[in-house]
Amino acid sequence: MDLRHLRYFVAVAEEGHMTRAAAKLGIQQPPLSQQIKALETMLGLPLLLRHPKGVSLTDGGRLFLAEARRLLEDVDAMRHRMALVARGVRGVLSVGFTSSAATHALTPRTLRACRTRYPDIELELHEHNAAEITEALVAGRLHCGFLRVPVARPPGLRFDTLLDEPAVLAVPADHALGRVRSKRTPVPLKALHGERLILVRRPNAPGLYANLLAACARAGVEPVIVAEVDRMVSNLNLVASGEGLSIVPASMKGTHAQSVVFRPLDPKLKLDAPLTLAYREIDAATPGPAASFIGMVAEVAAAHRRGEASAARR
Amino acid sequence: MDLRHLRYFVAVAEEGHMTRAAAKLGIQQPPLSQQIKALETMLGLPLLLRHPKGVSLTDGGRLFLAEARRLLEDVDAMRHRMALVARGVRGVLSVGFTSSAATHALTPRTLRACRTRYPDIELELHEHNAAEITEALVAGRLHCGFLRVPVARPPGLRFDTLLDEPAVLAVPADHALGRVRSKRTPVPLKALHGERLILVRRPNAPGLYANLLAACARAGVEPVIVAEVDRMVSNLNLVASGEGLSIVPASMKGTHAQSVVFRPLDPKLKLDAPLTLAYREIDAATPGPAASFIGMVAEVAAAHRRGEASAARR
DNA sequence: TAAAAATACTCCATAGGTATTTTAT
DNA sequence: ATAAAATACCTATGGAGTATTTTTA
Repeated sequence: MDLRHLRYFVAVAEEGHMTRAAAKLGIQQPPLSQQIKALETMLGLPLLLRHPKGVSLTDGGRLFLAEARRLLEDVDAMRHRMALVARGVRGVLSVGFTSSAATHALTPRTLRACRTRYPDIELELHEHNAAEITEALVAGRLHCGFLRVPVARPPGLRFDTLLDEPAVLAVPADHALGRVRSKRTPVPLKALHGERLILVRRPNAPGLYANLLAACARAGVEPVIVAEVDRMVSNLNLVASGEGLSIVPASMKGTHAQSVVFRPLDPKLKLDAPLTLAYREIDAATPGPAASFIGMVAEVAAAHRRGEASAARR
Repeated sequence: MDLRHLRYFVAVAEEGHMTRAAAKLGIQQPPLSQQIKALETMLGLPLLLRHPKGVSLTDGGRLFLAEARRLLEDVDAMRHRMALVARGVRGVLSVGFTSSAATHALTPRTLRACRTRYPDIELELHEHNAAEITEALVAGRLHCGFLRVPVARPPGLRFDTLLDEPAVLAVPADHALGRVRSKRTPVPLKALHGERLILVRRPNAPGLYANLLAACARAGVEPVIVAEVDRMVSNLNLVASGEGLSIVPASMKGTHAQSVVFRPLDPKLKLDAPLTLAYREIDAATPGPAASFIGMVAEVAAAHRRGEASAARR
């Protein structure tokens, strides 16, 4: 049985007339008669009563008509849904983000924009560290990931910088580096020598920490690593309790404002913690929900940068 | 798009391998590749990722697989339902019955048996007079009708006598014909001369009344028609109130037992009120719910007759 | 390099077209 | 007698087969 049989039968049932139905279908009457007969043979019951001027439905034909109509409507609805997928406005999208990327206002803003603009895209959100996100993108378990500094750049993945953001030093409020006249004054790298440092556990460590440690090694500065945590938000907790210093993206300044002081680092070190969108190159090139999302993120990030720039001018 | 495309795609998705899927489908690999490609072109999005040792699904392919599976299952379910219709165990059956046929125990017993034996046959019950049932059968609005004596026998219809049953005279309890020693003694036709008679309105009149009037005319007996009612149960009400006499099927003896006396008529008159099943010849010949029902009614009626015969022997 | 899929082409089954007959009123 | 469907037969589209090339890990 083919969909053709259903379409032909529905046409005949609606016209009550083989010849007219054939014309409506754009074929001749004999092949239509043959297809209907073949359908009746397949089903094992007559669908039509043949009269001298037209046909009418048998009881079985009436039942079959309802079934056939429903089925053809289902097929059309399915094709429509798949057309939405092809246009990239429907589908399931798995998005991962690190805890530090989640603290930046741009991340939730992007997800909100996606739900508004593409209500038929179902977002599946997962919080992971940067290494897991990268691995999941390669394995195809994620479509996109929000992270800070990439830990690795496997082939086939793209890492778009959405927003440049300086890394800042987080010091306990009662620490010497925190009790200064102007907290706007950059802290030189050598000030970290011998200081207790908290960072994110190595295998998952974002590039931000790798960059800092590399800069220290070059300058002969040797901080003491006193703790390794799993998530970037955790080390602020430790800084707040006076365990040691850490560096975090500037946008995390809001948290622990009473017990933690945030100070800029030497700009020459170029210790940035940009917000990054990671995705597969092929997904950006293939029309679909992922491509729609990637394009939209770029737009929202550009609008965000313009908003920050104009706020800075004021 | 054809069901073939769906079947092929599901096979490929399940095997994850074009060549193996082709073997499973009983075709070669190239035509399968072509059909899948045609499907992707129709839908406007890639469904498969081609790898060196097999294929995997794209996001769109995963969505389409779910849709395709559901649709193919729907088609199978529909074919199964239509097979039930073809076997005559599923469908909608419109059954008409006259009020007098409904009073006979065999009618409800038959309908109950149908619901038990064919739970997927949906019965639509309609009460009409005999003329309406006959007309509705011809017009195709009814499949079967239970009635007493046919009023007309249009070509194409069959009238099966399910049960022979004598007609009896119904007289008011205080009437001369009712106050006799033995109520088992037949009433001769000439006793009706000059009597007040109640019958069912002519255009709808069952043959029972036509036969009685014809017999009277032949014998020169002239009753007086004092009332014409629409339904046979109504004339018993009038007899009970003393308006006049009437004849009814013997199985109606139970009603109005206090105020109405039932007496047999002269058996030579052959005034019978058989229970009759009416249906289209073609329905009995075409496999389907109607044919199943007609066959079942014959069985139930035969069982009923055997039951009556053995009860009479006791 | 070796597998699997894609391509190029050929073939044939069958949907569809043409001509005619049958059917039912 | 007439309109419509069925039948018979032919045509041709396109699905399937065969041989080969391309792809990619």
